[in-house]
Amino acid sequence: MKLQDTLSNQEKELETTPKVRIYLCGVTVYDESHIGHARTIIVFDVLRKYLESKNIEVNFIQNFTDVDDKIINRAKLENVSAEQISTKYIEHYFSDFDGLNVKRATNYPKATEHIQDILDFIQKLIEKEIAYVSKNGVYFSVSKFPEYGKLSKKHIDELQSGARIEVDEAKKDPLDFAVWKFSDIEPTWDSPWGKGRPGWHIECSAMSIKYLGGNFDIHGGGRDLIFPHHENEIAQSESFTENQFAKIWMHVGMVTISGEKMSKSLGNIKSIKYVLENWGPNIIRLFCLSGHYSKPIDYSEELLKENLIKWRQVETAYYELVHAIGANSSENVPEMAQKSSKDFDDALEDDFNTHLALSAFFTLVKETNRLAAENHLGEIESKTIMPELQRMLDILGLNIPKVLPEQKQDIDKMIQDRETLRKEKQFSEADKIRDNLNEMNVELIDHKGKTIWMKKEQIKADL
RNA sequence: GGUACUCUGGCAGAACGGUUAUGCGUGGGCCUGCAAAGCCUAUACAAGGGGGUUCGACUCCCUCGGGUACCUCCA
Repeated sequence: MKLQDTLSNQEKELETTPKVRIYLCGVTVYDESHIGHARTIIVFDVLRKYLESKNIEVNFIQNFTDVDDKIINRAKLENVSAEQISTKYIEHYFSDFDGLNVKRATNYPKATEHIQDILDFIQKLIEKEIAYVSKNGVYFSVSKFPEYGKLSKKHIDELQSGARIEVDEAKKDPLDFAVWKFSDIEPTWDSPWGKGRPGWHIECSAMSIKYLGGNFDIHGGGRDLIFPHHENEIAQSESFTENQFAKIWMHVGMVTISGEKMSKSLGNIKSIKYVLENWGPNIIRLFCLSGHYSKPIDYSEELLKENLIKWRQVETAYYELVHAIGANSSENVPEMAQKSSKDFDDALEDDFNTHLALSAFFTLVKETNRLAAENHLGEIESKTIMPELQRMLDILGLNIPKVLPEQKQDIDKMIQDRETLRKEKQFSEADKIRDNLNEMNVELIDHKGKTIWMKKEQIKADL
C-alpha cells in the first residue's frame, strides 16, 4: 500500500511485515467528541480493518490526553477533580465511537498512567543537554535539534520573527516548548526538578516509543496537529532515539462547515452524539469516507442525505441477496463481483483512496439491484456476490440492520396476510399492514412473483 | 507576512498527457392495484483567469486571482 507521507511529501510504500505499527493521536478528554474527531478516527479504523482483512497484524495505539490545561479549567468550572472530567469524557468517547462501530484500538494509553516513562524520557533529554530546567519548568531546546521544522516545512528564523514576544523569559528561546511544567495545581506529580505535570507533546513521544518502539510505521492525526504537536514530537523523539521516529506521517483533513473549520468560538460544532442520534453510524461513516482522507470535507445535511440515499441502495441490495428469489443469470456474475472487489482493493492500496473504493463498492450494489430488477438474482448469484459485499461492508465498518428470528416470523406472517388481502382486492386493508411494517422500519419490495422485505436503518433527521 | 493544501459540470467527487469517471439531482420510461424501493434511459458547454510546452492538457511549466488550514490550544 502506498501512502502520502507528510514529512517527505511523497508517496511511500507501507511495509506490512512482520506487522504494522500505528500510533494515532487521539483526543484530549475535556469535552464531547465531534464529527471532526470522528472522521480522523474512522479513517484509521478503516485502514486498520483493511490491513487486518489481508491478514496483516496491526498494533494500533491511540492515546488519551488526560492531563491538560483545558481539563483543569473544566474541572475548576464544574467544581470537580480533573480526573472526574477525564474519566467522564473517556466514557463518552467510548460510547460515541462504539456507536460509530469503530473497533477498539490495541491499547489506549493515558498520559497520567505513564508519568514515570515521561520522567525517564525527560531525564535522558536533560542528560543529553537537549532539555534544560528553568524557572517555570523543563524546556526542550529547539536549537539543539537542527532539523526542527522539517515536518511542517517551517523555517526557524521565520517562526522566530513571527513569534509573539514571549512573556516567559525563563525560556532560552521563544520557540522552546515545555516538556514539564512546574505547578502546584492538581493534578501534579513529583519530579527530580520540581512538582508539576507533563507538557502536551511529551506523552506521545514517550508512549509511542514505549508501545511501538522507535521507527514505527505510521503516525497519524488531524492536519491541525502537524504544527506544533507533531513537529515537537519529532524533535523530542529523534533527539531521544537518535533515529527516525515514524516512517510515514499520515494526516487527515479537517471537517468544515460552510467552508470553515469547526470551532467552539464559531459555535458550529456537530457532536458525534448529535449526528449519531439523527443519522446513525452508517451514514456518518459513508460521509467521512466520501472524500480523500487528506482533503477537507464540508459537513452539510444535504450531503448526509445523499449518503442516506446511497445507504438505502446498499440495504436493498443486501436484502435482495438474502432473499434471492430470481432465476439464474446468464451473465458472468463471478467476474463482475471479483472486478468490484479488486477495484475496491486497488483504490485503497493507492494512497487509501476511500472515495474510489466506495465507487467500486457501489458498483457491486448497483449490479446486484439490477440483477434483482431483471429477475436474475438467484441463489447462485447471491452466493457469489454476498461474500464480496460482506467483505467490503466489514472493511468499511458498515452494519446492515438485522432482525431477530421471531420478528422475522411476524413479518412473514404479515406479508402473507397482506398477500391474501391483495388477492381479494382489499387494498386499503393491505396497505394498512404495509404501513404497520413501515413503522417497524421494515419496507416491502413487491417483485413480480413475490414480495420481499428489508429492514431499514432508522433515521431521525428531518428529510 | 510566512508555510502548506486547494479551485473540475446544479451539488459531491476521482482518475488520467489523447478514451463515458462515478454518485446525487433533474427529464422520460419499466415494474405496481396504488405506492415505495429498485432498475433502464436521457441530461452536463466541466475544468478559477491569462500565458507557455505539446500533434494534443483538466492533467506538465509560468503568472495572476480566489478559498481553507497552520504559524497560540485544536482530530
